[in-house]
Amino acid sequence: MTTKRKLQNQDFARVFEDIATLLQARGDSVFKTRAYSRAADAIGNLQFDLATASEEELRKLPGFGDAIVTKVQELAETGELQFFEKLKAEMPAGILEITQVPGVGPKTAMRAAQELGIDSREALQASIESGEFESLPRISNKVAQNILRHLKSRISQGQRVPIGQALPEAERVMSALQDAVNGIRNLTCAGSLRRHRETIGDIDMLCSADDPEAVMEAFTTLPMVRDVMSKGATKSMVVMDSGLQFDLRVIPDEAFAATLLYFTGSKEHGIRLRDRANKRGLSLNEYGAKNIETDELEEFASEEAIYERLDLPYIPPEIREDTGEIDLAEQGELPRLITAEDVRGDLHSHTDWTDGRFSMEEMAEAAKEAGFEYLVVTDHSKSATVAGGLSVEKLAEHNEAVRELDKKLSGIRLLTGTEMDILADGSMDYPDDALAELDVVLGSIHSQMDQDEKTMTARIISAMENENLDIVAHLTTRRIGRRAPVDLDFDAICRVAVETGTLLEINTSTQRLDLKDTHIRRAMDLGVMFSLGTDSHRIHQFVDLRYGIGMARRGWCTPDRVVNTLPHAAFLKFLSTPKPERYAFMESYDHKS
DNA sequence: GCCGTTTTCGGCCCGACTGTTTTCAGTCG
Repeated sequence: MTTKRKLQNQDFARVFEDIATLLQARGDSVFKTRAYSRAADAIGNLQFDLATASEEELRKLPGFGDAIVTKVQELAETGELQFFEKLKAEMPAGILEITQVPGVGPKTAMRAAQELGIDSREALQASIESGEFESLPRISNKVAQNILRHLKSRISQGQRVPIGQALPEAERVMSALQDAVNGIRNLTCAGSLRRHRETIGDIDMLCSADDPEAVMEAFTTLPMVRDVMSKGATKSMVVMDSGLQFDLRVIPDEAFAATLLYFTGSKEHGIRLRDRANKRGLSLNEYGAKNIETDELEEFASEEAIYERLDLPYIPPEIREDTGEIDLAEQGELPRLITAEDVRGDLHSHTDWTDGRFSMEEMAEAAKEAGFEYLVVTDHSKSATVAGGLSVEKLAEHNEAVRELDKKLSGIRLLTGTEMDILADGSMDYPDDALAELDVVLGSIHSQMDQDEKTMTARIISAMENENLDIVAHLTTRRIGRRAPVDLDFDAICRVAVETGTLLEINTSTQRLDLKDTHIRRAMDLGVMFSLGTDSHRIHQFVDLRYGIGMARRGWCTPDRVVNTLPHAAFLKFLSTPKPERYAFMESYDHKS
């Protein structure tokens, strides 16, 4: 028997976004459509499940009034929304499908459907190819061909790629652009990439230059460019051979800070800032702040200066999501977010003893090279048969090998460990006496991932209650875009983590990023402490720490809550502290020294 | 549809680009 799957937040967001599209197509008030659209955006940043939220929690959300709250409740309870179903039934079919094509908005889609009966991407393509599409008002051959190009290259809006793919790609493009043209300054990424979101829609790049047109020419003719969508004097859009869309703007030096702030977003954060500017008699735009009375433009040398003008301290890009950062900044209570420099050791790594690809020595050298002072070698446990998990005997040999190598190496210290399977019933994959031998025990879910929420939660809690289990690794087991997270009661697990002195891992592997930002933020509120682990299987993966740092910062994580910000000696002290007293140890530790 | 040191009605963030148009609609970020 299959049970109805609980709606995820993104399911709610999709429904509200679709409602906004349909209302817009129908010609409803732009303010009404914007209200639905804003609700959809807000849902993306929530730290709790909408499906199980109380009415009180819903009411507190900005932009959630009577209409939206009752719709959320109906969706959560029945899995359907009558209002939405009725709306879809009234409107021509295919509107939602063809508005996914870039250049086709709700208005165009509506006319195409009503006047030409276009109800799918295929019908749209056929209509353009036959020339019929150009009979619509305001649609010339040029417009039609532009849409056709997007259709053929199968580019869709809203298709996002993991940051682990987008960031290296952006760095390659920036490097190629630097090489291709002289006199380029301040080349940088803005948008969701700068905010370190886990997935990226398109990549916004900004720069200054003496000769903007030369930069535009160089950008649109880079070898990796597949398609030029638009090319202007100071702004161009292209699609790279990877399928990723890149926008580049050239900006005068004096407007750079304002533009960077503007295009870093988020949209919601920007709206709040402009609202704040208005109350100070200023109109904030991408060039600076215009005095509303005199029309005089005030320019800024840095983002810091703009925030200061709005009586705020600097707000880091990762938390510019309008989830309370502006109010807290106003009170001068923004936390000092963790940075990569704070992290001293890596607590999760694999070698060719199990499913890693490199020897213990190669991994240790690579970790040292990446700047770590210590490394825990955590190969798999015996039940992880596909990964070549170690038997109890092999584990003892593994420990010996780690200790031997630790004596031999300089510049990095090694610690023994395991990434041990938490078995289906919550029991350990090694006997307690074997676990007690190890410096660090990670516990992971690698099997039976389809257990229901109650069973899975009990399984993890049972494991956390074992005094030898130090850290729960990649709690939800999700793989971005490939495997959904397991069902679990996150709050309950956080509470037991605090009670038992168990750490939750922030796994920085680009395929996982688990915990994710909203989990971290919630866990921070509940008092949880963390470890950061790269889960490196190869020597080049230690640098993936930066993705986990991005997630941690997005979750408002501070260095005093992450155990591997401790220097080696203090970390050993932490490990020798009885598990129930470890949170207290972290709280009393002087993190400034 | 939401919201309130403009508070229960009347507003609602800001601008660029594109292409089609003689002043603007649509799309996008």
